Amino acid sequence: MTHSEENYIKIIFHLRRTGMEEVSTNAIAEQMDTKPSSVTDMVRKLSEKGLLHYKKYQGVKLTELGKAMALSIIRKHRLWEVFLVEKLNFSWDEVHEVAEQLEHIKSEKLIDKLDWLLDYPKYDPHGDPIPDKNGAFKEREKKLLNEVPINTAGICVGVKDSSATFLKFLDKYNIALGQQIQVLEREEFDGSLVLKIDDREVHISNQIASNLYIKI
Amino acid sequence: MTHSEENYIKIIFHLRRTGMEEVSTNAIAEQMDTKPSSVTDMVRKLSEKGLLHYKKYQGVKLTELGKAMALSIIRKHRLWEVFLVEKLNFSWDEVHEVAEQLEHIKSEKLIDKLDWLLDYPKYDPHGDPIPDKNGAFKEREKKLLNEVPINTAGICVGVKDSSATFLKFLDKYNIALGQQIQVLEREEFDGSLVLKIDDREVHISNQIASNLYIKI
DNA sequence: TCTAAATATTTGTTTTTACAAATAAAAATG
DNA sequence: CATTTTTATTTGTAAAAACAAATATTTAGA
Repeated sequence: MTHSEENYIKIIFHLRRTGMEEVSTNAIAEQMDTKPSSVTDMVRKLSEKGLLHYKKYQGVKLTELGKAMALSIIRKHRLWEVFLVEKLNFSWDEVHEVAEQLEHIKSEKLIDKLDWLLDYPKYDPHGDPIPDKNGAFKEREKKLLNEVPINTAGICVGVKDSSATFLKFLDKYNIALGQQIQVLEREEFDGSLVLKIDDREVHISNQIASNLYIKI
Repeated sequence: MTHSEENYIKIIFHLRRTGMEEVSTNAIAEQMDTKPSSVTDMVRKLSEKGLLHYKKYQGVKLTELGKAMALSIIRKHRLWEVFLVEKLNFSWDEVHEVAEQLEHIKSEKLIDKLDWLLDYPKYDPHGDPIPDKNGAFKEREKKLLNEVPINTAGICVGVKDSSATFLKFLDKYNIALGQQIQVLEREEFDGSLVLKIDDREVHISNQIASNLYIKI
C-alpha cells in the first residue's frame, strides 16, 4: 500500500461513517483535495486490489479487507496523536498533520510497542476512539451539546470538528476534555447556550455547541 | 524534498565519509539499489536544486546546503533509533529499517521534542554520533580492535558494521557497547584475538575484530 | 417523459522515479 | 598510443499519481 492508497481508504471509511451508504467519487475528490477523474482511476485500482467494491456511476463501498485496512491506519493515527500529546507535550491542535505522516510508517512491532508505552489508551486527544489490534473499538455514548435538553449535565468527552482553529478557540476559553459541563440556558433566538463549566459560567454560540460532545 | 531525494543525499554523504573525494554514479547506484542511469537523472535534479555539484563523468560532491540536509536526516534517523531502543525496547538490530522510514517525517517541532524526551543523546545505539540542531557532532576517538596493540584496554563504544546479522552475533556472545575490553592475545596466523570482556575470556576472528571499536 | 443540470468517466498529458539498451567518455592495458 | 574495458550518459519506455477537456450517464425539473 502506498501512502496515497492508504489516504483514499481512510477517507472513504470516514465518509461512510458520516452518512452515505455508497460513497461518491466527487465526495472523495473533495476530501482528498483532488479531482474526480483522479479518483476514478484510484478507485478502480483499489477495487482490483480487493479493498473496495466499485461499479461505474454507482459509488464505492469498502470491503471487509478495506475496512480492516482503514481501521489499522486510524489506529496508528490516533495512537501517534496520543504519543505527541502525552509524551512530547504537543497541544491538541498541533497533532493532526504530524500524525498524518506518522500513520504511514510500516511496522507492526512499532505500533504495538507504542500502544504499550502509552498504556493502551482508548481515546485520542480529541475524544475519538482508538481501534485495538483487531480493529475493535467502542464509540462512547455521547451527545452534541446543542441536542441536549436544558439542565443536562455531563463530562466533555469529544469534539466533532477537530480543526486547529476550533481547538484553539476552545483553549482560549478554557474548555477541555474531562471538564464537568451543565447546560443552564438556551437562547431560542439563535440557539446559543449558557453553560456551567467546572465553576465558571460560559456563553457559547450554537456553532460551538454543535461541535462539542458530552457524556451524560 | 521527496523521500527519494533525501535518500540520495544521505547516501552520498555516507559515501563521502567512507572514502572517495568525489562520489561516482555507480557507487551511488549500488548503495541505492538502483541503476546508474537512474542516478544520473536524480543527480542532475539535485544539482539544479543546489544540493550538490555535478559535472558529467566527474562524480558528485555535496554543497554546504546538501551537507546540512544530510546531517539533518542523519540526526533524525539516529534520534529515532535511540527512541526505539530506549523507550520501546527494540534491540539494536531491529531499529535501522524502522528509522529509515521515520527519518523522513517532516516536523521540526517533533524532532526537537524527541531530542528533549531522550535527554539530548550524543550517540545512537550503534555508537554513531548524533548531530545537533546545527549539524554539529563530535566523532569519538576510537580504534578498531584489529588495529590496536596487544594488551590495549578500553571500552567498547561502537560497531563499524551495523547489519542485523553482525549485531545478533554480538548479542549471542554477550558483547555490547559500554563493556570493558582488553586484548590479551593476537594469533599471527589468522589475526584472531583473545579478549577479556568484563571478566570473561572471549575468542573472536579478525573479521569481528575489524568491526568493533573501542575507546582506549 | 423529455430535456437540462449535475455527476462520473474517458482520453490524452504531465511529473516523478525508475529501467534497459545504445552510446559516449575515461581509464587501464598491452 | 591504440585498443579494450570500465564507467557514465542518453534515449526511449514504464508505472504511479494527478489534471483538463471531452464525453457519457444519471438525476431532477419542467
